[in-house]
Amino acid sequence: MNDDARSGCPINLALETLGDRWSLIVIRDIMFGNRRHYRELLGQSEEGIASNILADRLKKLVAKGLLTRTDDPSHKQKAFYNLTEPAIALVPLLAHMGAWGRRHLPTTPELAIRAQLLEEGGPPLWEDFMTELRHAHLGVALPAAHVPVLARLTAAYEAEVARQRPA
Amino acid sequence: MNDDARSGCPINLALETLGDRWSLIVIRDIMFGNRRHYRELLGQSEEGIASNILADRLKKLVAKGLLTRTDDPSHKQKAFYNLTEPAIALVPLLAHMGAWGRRHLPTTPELAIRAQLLEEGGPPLWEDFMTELRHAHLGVALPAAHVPVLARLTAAYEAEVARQRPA
DNA sequence: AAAACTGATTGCAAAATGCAAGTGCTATAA
DNA sequence: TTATAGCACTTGCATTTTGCAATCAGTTTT
Repeated sequence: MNDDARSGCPINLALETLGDRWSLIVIRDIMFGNRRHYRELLGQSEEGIASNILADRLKKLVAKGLLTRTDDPSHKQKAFYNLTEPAIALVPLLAHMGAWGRRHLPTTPELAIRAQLLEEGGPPLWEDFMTELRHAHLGVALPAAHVPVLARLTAAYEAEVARQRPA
Repeated sequence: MNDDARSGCPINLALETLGDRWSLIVIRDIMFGNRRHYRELLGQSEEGIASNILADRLKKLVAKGLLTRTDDPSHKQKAFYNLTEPAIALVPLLAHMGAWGRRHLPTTPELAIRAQLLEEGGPPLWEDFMTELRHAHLGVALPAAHVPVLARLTAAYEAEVARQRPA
């Protein structure tokens, strides 16, 4: 336990790292939206995150070991963000948070469909998703029999969006 | 979805309710520490929560339907707080958060033992715990075969405290 | 009567948030 | 070549939140 922490309780320590309005939103967007650049995260933010908050959170998440930042070869200033293993290990937490939100809060269907699929899939699906994230973000090899998770989540989202929109 | 929300995503909505430094700490203390009065929550807070923050969060959690507040017959001013079903349904989320904190952050053993037991017990233990919380906070009857969960968590905590303290 | 308890509230400074404009470098389009 | 767009921030400012510690006024206990 480091000296700045208010206690060594795991929940408290997790909240000292992630207990704010925006950090898990940033992780969500990288994880589920595959947004890897600052402009993508800023411009495509469903919640309209402020530029200074996004910059601040990205910096903090890198400092705390939840993200890594690398240069993108396509532009001298462009930064590329990857999730680390601790961030990937947040999948079950985010799945539970999504399930809880779906049940107890007034969600919209197109934004809730991914949470529904994760809840229905349960821990085996979360493990598959984490395996896929390790591949995409850490360069770990995928098993031969891997069934894509993120593509399935995204397809369900897009189908729901099309469903909500009259032709 | 109500008009103040930044989006209808379940994760976002959960974070609009609970995405701050202190709300889940308050719920944790009521849930695991069985602290049901303001002074208990304030005086026994491992993290030293500030009085105005505690008062503010209790009020907000009541307003959002996660806590109920009733008068305590022993003192005209004394308030008694109970978890609601949505708060009890946060057990898996808190269990995951604790497990994540134990694995990725520098926790102290006596404060991490409960998280360890919850992780080892998995969903069956969480269900038992939620059943017990429904009894304690909502007055729902306990099954005859119920094995106490909170008492076991507390005993493990106290054993760990005694273990860390030389005689 | 004095002290302790009750759930707050208050005064203040520091920190964080949110909006929108601005910065200086890099890449692309005209 | 010049103008425009893209890049990840940064900045100025007002508002809100946090955190510390003292205070409040009613209630109960000593």
